[in-house]
Amino acid sequence: MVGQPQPERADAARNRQKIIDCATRLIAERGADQLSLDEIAREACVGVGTVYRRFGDRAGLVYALVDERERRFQEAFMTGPPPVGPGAEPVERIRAFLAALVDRIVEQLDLFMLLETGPPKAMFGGPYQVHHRHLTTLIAQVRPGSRAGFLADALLASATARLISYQREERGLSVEEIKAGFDELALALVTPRQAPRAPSPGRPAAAP
Amino acid sequence: MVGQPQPERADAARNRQKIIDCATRLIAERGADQLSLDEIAREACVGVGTVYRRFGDRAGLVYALVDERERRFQEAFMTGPPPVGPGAEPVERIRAFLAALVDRIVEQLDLFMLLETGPPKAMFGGPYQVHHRHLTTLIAQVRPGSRAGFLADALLASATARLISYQREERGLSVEEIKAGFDELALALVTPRQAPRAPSPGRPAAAP
DNA sequence: ATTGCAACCGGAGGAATCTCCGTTTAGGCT
DNA sequence: AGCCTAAACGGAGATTCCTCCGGTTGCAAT
Repeated sequence: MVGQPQPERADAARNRQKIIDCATRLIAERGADQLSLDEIAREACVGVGTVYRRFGDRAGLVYALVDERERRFQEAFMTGPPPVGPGAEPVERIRAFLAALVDRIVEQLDLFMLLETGPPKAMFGGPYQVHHRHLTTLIAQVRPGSRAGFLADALLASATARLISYQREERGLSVEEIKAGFDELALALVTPRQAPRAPSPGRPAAAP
Repeated sequence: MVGQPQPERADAARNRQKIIDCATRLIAERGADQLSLDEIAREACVGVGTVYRRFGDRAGLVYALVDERERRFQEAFMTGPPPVGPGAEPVERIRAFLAALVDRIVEQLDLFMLLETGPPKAMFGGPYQVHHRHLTTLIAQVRPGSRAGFLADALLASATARLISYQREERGLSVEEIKAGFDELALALVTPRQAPRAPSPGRPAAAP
């Protein structure tokens, strides 16, 4: 989201880092849901205006805190080793991707929660689109003719911090059970169907 | 969520209605994203405290604005006529339910968006649980032994105002296309597979 | 009618997000 | 070194959500 057409000025870069450091520390101390930009500014000895100029808004700052791992994650499934990277069968890659995504979300659950309650552009921003493109490509390889884009959205919709958190806390699911659920989901989407012979036939798979 | 162990006092009921009316009017005039509880209170000639005592928080008020239709919706799929009500085949009921849910969300898109950005208990509150129980039951009927609860969450996760709004605005999908996507999704989840886990004979292999 | 009290009312105020704008500074140019 | 301008700084303040609490009122029982 933030390319550098011109490099940042030295003081700007210094303040950016100071803000990120303070934010990381405060989150470690008090938890991400208590994150107050005013307090971060105070702690980092900069004005609030500086925080907002650097990161745009609350979601922008949160995104910055998540960005480094996101980059590593994207490298893993785009150019890394199988099963998540290229080289494995598409179905296996889908399943490995979803399992890794669940791990990633659980690891920074609070931060993702903040992102998801922010403005839509934070939730469906850069990372979402990369993940979506990736899944869409894989699904289309396995099931050409399906609505791969929609199915990819459906898989990603199940991998939100809010839902995962809810499933763990209120339904008592473990991370392993959630991953097993994703496995079943992915297999269902990706396995060729047989014509239903049950009482009332649905129509066969839709054509675009 | 709000049962009345004791009936409301007359002035309380009057104020509740006044607040709901003003909120409805202000939303119609200015849109739901501009909804300010302070302003509603001013417009309704009550103190802010009154608004919060009646509705708990912002999400509570929004929920009240959505509640009547929710009640009708629940009646439709629990005791109404097929295909959404009992009497039709489970698969057809699932598909009809999802189509109706999409319609319902689109109809009050802004309000659902507000609900989804509120605290988790607003999003996974009463209505969500009713929908989830309903879908879980139907899925379990068609596919006993599956993780019906997880699959129900997955279906509901795709039926959020944020995602639907995103699909319409950024991906250019029509409501009909979204419903068709849900059809495909539901059929995939509900159709028996060829083999649970073993590699199936006709699986296409494609990877550069 | 009167009374008593639980429920209700209103708005001041705390905390947070974000904007605006006058002031300061970094760093290239002469 | 000295200057000049675009960029960055900082904090006051507007807006919003929500809490708190002293004063008020409906209403049931006397």
